[in-house]
Amino acid sequence: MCNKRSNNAFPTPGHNHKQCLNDAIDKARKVFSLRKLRLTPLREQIYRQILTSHDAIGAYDILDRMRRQGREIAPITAYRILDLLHDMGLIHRLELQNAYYACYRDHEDDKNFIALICRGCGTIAELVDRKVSRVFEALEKEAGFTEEKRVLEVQGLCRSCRDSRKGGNSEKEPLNA
Amino acid sequence: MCNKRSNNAFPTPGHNHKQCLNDAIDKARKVFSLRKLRLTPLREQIYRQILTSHDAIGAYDILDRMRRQGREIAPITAYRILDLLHDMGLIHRLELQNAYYACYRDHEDDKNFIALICRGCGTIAELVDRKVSRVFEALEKEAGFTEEKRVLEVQGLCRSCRDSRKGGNSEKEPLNA
DNA sequence: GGATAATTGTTACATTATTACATTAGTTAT
DNA sequence: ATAACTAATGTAATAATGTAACAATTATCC
Repeated sequence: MCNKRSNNAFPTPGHNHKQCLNDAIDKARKVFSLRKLRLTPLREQIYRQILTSHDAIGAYDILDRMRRQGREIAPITAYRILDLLHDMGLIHRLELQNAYYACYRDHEDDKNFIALICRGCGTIAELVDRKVSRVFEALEKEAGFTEEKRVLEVQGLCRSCRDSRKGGNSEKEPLNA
Repeated sequence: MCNKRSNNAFPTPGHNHKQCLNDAIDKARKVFSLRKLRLTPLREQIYRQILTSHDAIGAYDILDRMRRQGREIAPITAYRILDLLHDMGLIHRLELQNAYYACYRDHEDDKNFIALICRGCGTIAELVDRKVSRVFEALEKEAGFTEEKRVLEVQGLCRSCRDSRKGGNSEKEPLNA
């Protein structure tokens, strides 16, 4: 997931985002430091797996990639680190896919985002809009509901996938597995 | 899930909703009929399991309940019927819980709802609001995104759980399992 | 009654996630 | 520097959720 694209937009498919990695790792180091925890080599390696994928990837995808890089870890180890990265706001989880992707925004205190998931290319875009937050707050207040966690996910086709394939699905299997 | 409560509200906890069952089954029979499919005894039994629970229940919960009622079925059988009921709009799926609950609204063509999930009592309330739909449509149009599926779920505490327990969790385990 | 589609069964397996406990590595205080 | 402490990872087993492939049965329609 790249932080060099404009806000609220899908990045150009296939673009090179190696340049974003160092920034993200630096930021992560700071966040860990603030919580007096360590960005260990293992944690960094897993975070990099997620950073270098535009798609969201699942816990067992991470195990596979680690193995290919010569390190075998147990599921629980991946989940522990994923939970930690998630708690720190460095990654987000897609409930629709049981998968994780890197959050490229600075959203310290803000969990008001919508995840747009393209089933064509797998890319995730996050939208942030105060109107959405306000409407949710108003509705919940009216219902007497105290919010603790919010999941806003939309699956569909991004512009380039729609244009290039008219809704077809030739390049890649569907993502709702 | 009971259809005798006012719209957009949590029902009184512990209320009796047996009275709603027949209406729901009648409606289901009509929906099946329209699609030239049958509401078989098995399908009806599973639908009743869901109708008679305010909580969302998982596929394997249904297997358990069926077994207690003397009928052993395989997971795939439950999933097939759940998918069918879901396609027909009779039940909804909570991605946050991998579980299903009965939809008590008449929402033929409308998938614009927000599920409020109380982690105290497990009750699900659905909110419907055109403002939300409009904002989503506008944002997606701007992003060039073609929506196919939308998940809007909020987990938290309903009024009575908040009032009676101040956020505590003594009566029941959390629902995010 | 035979063809056809709908429904359920059977078996096996794939995927996702957690529990419990042991071990190792880093940090702190003396 | 080492004992005591916390953070981090390992190990092993298993729970929970979901699907594939194909067979058998049941209803419907001509």
